[in-house]
Amino acid sequence: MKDTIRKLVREAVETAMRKGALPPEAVDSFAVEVTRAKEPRFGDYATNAALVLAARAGMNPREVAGILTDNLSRGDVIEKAEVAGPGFINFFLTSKVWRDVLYSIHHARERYGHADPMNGPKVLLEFVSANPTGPLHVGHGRGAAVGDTLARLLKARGYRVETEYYVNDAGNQMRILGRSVLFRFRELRGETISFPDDHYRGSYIADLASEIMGTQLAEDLLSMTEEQAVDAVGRFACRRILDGIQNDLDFFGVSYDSYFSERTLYEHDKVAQTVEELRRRGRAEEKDGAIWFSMDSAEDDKDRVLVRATGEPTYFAADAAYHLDKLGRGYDLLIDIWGSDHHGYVPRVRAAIEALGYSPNALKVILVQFVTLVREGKKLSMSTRSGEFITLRDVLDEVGPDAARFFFLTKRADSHLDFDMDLAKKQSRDNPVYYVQYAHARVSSIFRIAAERGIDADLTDPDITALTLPEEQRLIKHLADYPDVLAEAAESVEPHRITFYLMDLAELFHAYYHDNRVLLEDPVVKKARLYLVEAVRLVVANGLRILGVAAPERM
RNA sequence: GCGCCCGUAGCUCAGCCGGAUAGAGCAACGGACUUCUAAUCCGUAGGUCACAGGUUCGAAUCCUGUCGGGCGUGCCA
Repeated sequence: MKDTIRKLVREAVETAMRKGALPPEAVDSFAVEVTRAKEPRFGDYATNAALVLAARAGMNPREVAGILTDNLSRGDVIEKAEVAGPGFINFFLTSKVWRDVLYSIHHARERYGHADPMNGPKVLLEFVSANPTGPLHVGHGRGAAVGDTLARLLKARGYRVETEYYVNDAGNQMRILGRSVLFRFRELRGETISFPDDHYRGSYIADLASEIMGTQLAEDLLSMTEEQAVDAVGRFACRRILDGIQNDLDFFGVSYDSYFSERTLYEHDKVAQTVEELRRRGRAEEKDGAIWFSMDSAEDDKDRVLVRATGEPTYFAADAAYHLDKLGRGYDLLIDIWGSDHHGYVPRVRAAIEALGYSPNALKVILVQFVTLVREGKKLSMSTRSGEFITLRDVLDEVGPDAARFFFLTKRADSHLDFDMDLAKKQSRDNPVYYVQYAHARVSSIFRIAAERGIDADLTDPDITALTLPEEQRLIKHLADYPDVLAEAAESVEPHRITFYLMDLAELFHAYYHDNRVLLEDPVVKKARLYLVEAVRLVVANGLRILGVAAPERM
């Protein structure tokens, strides 16, 4: 809708310019901004175009606004355009526009608000990518909800999206994992071990160790060197933990197009090649026995080690190789979703990408802030040191995937999230998940009751002019916003906007439902109202589908 | 020390690519169920947008500084 109006404003600007009413240089590169009107008396939409243009044209804003409205082609879209305040132009749209909104929702259904399929940019969206050294925690869950939703949102808007999970199954931490399990295994066999502080202490480590007991692997370990044993146990543990992670993600409703193993980067010599490429481009050099990536001071504050003096590449080197590999696969854009504790890492990776000959803008990083679990009003401490923490699975088992997903998306990604366990389980207004789902269930219920009672619920040729109530108009106008919300959420990569939109829609619907009956005697009003509430149901279902949350027909 | 993010109602948060009178939910208080689900609705109250400057016709929004919170600043990942 905003696009339509934007176009009309732009045309008005061009027309006025051609007539000489506006100086041409004023409007060269000018983005028309259209917003939803805040209040009914300001119409339906507004633009600040005249205010912006006035400064450049050296004219009075209200005068510019007048010129624009004079040159505006109203067509069958705009009923009235008036200049208001300091120079806003307020647009009142025709009733035909609002009628068409309902028609197009019923026509497009689950594709309402979606863009023409698959002609947008090719995007690789990487998210979660938790190390396979332990179960997923709640923060990973938030990243998963944001990533998975974003994937569907971008697809809905025509981006060609693929999702990937980067598995850090190489290097030092795999050795630590292997040793952690191996030590527990030896303890089980009666040896006394002094367990190192920096090793993984969670109970799942001991579980893995006891799983090894009595297997072929247990026997094979006896004849291996220490290094071989650590490697073998590490691979076993990694496999098992990754299985667990995939299981949890599956339960959460999250799936990937691909998993990418860090180990394969080494097996195919990609890390060394990347370091070599950086050397060739003069961006890496040896110093103190190590190989350093030389940073432009504009990019980051210091040089970073790529290959340690021991000859072992750093995580950074592997990550540079990984991003090079991703870019080499022909994507227009890489989106990475990271925990915000990695934010210092962004300039580094971006600099590496640029040094390897790609635009630094080819990488967009979304930083997801931490989640604090709250129960009975108290924050639950997340002790990572002991390895005993509340896992994503624990939360999913307690509140269910729908509530968890929705809650993870009730805040902007970069803001701290307090996850209230009690609230997530509550079945009332306080709980936004139920509130939105209930709107869907209520509409479904109307049609169910109609069917049960033999009431005619046919929707052909509704007379929408029968929807005369102000709250009906408000509902329709909110439904009209949905495509703009999706477009803006996709463009700004902010999936939480959908959540907020749905809560607003549910609120409007519940109030309408409360005050007005749909299944009336009057066949014309009844049909029109059925047509309206079904449109509400379709949009709620549409939005929940993008969030990956169920839209139940009864609750 | 330096860098990044944050500071909006008692609480949890929207709004932040400058625009018209700063919004919502919860909690508090007061109301509404013979109706298609009360898992709902209606009303009241609640604010120096951390603070101080600056830019602008106009600042919660942009810039600078101060204070407070989080994170980062490894030849860790």
